[in-house]
Amino acid sequence: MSKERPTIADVATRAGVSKGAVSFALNGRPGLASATVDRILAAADELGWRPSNRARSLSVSKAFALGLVITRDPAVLSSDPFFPAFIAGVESVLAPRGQALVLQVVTAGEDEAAGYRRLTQDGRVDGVFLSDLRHEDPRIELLVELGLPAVTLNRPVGSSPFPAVCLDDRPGTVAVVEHLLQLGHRRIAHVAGPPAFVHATARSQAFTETLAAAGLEPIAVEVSDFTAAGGTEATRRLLALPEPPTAIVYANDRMAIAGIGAAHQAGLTVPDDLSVAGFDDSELAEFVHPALTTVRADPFAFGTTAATTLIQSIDGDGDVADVELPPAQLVVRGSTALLEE
Amino acid sequence: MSKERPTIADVATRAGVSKGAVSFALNGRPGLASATVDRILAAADELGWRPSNRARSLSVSKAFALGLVITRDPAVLSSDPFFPAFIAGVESVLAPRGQALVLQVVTAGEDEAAGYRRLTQDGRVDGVFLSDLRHEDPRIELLVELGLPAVTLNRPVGSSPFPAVCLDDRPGTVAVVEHLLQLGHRRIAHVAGPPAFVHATARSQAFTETLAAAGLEPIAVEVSDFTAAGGTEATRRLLALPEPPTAIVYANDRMAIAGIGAAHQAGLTVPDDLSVAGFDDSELAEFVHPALTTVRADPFAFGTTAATTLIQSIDGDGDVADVELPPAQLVVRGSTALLEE
DNA sequence: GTGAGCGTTTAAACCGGTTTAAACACTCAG
DNA sequence: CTGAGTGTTTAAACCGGTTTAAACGCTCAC
Repeated sequence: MSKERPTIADVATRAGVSKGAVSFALNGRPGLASATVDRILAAADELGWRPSNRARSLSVSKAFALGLVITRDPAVLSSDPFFPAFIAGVESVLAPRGQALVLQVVTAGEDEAAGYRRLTQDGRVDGVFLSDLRHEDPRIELLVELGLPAVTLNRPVGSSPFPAVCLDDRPGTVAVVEHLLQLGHRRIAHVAGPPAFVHATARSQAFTETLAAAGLEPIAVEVSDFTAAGGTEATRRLLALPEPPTAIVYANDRMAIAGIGAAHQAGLTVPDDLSVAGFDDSELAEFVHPALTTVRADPFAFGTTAATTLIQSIDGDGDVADVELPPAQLVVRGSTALLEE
Repeated sequence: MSKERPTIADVATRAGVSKGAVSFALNGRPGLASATVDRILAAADELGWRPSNRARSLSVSKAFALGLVITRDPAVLSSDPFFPAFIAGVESVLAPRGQALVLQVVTAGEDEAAGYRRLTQDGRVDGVFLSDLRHEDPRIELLVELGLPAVTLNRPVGSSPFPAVCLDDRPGTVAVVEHLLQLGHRRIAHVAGPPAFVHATARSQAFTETLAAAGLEPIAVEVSDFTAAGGTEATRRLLALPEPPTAIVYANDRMAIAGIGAAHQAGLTVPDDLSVAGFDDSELAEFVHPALTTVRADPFAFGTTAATTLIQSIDGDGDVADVELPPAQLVVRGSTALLEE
């Protein structure tokens, strides 16, 4: 059988050198005559040899893989537009470098720390992405304890030893609110995400502050959970207010689309009776009726940046600087309109 | 530092036996006195020893991981409700077994075979899930050539050496069509997915056959691509027909939701002027307006079943039987209504 | 002619498990 | 008392790389 994969010993024999020499040649270590290096590389090429990841993993104690732990329940995760694009971005960096992405889904309510512990103890990954960052996120301390390198997606509130890749959600939210103000709206409500999340509070804060800058106060802020069901509930409560809002800013598209549905069900027309804005610019945003005014970020770029940053932080010697991504942009569509008096 | 992880040698020393004995005890191999086994396990426990995945990987030539290659472009992938839930299902099986899931995203248009080659040559996985199965799927031959075990999601048309985990899409589609017929619809159109995919053609065929059984022919079948943009386009074409349909059956929810949007934009009311049905029961289906009549499958169960089947096929000696999952169920909501004459 | 110095190469240990063949201890039959 | 047989244990090879310390061959100065 020529089915057997060649090993470093085969290459060594063929090139007439020792295993060590082959290893040196492959890794570009100095100390080998360049003629020898050429001979070794040629031999490796002829045999079609590629070093075994497993053997390398064992001897250098690296996994050559990064990990992503997603802590959500499947239903919620199911239609999140962020992760697939983020993952695609990560992959686009890892693939050419021969690294892999290990995914771990922890069902909400289970022990999330166990997920990271397992990933570490099994030696599956050299570092992880910390997504859905929370205030006082306990995972930061956990990872320090585990000695696992990480990159945080968005900047944690406390101090953190890990580099952060940030995409400021505030300019987008500010733009949404200013857009609504320009359209004449004054009674504006907000449907927020769970306040535990950094990105959720960033959006709510920007919302409130922008209104305040215009001398206004929010009609109401409903705290919800980023799900369609939650968006529906929150919208119903808002529309049942004695003085209902003329515009609602949602912290994501799913809640916003569900909100449009709830408004229609309540007999209102969007945008004539109620303006609605979302956040994410998910695929459906453009194609629902009316098309959703929203804020567009670039999760793919988020993925590529986070991956390169994490790799730097693992390989590099010194500290890696935080990276600030270009902020999300307002996308105006049909779901927001001039306030009709 | 007690920071160092204990190795099998530490356990052996502590239990007063050889490395080999510890290995035997751990793997439940016969030939060791039960008293010795107890002593060894106790020592392992006291030291908190867990065998190194990397070392095991190297010596037994297994990765203890399964792979999923997703071949879609990020935008399309972005709001697919199937994968996240499927992956969660897979994880729920892998995690307790100490296995991991390696993800690989191949951007559409790139060399998809390279993705599988890389996963194999790097020895990252012991088997893969073959999703989005196509007719005459070239990946089957590729995997045979690579010698990589696999499980196909849905049954391939040609013969395949791999076990298949199937979820019959036809009963659900049949139920949708019969539902529409009962409501009095006779001019029914279909927006199909790309005919290259097995699940897309299964749905179209069931659609056509059910109509035929009622002595009818489809008004039109638009071939689309499962995206919201595609759904919008197809819907516009259908509504522009000289005799437009009174009901449209879409091959997935995204196209259906986009279709509702397109209908509204064309001045039609759903379901009064047009009934619409989807497929998937994605999260938003229940919360758009009108709520979408659709077909509900169980992608989480799909994941658990596929994972157990693949593991069996890898570990097991004999051939593994195909598994048939319970078919998807019709969910009737507000987007379909009695035909008003 | 000897040895210091340098560039090149190698043998061998190592990573942490698994596995095989041999050694060991013990009982029991001949 | 010997030797076969059984059950238990171990030493050592192995997986396929990396890494370290030592050896080698050579030039050159003293």
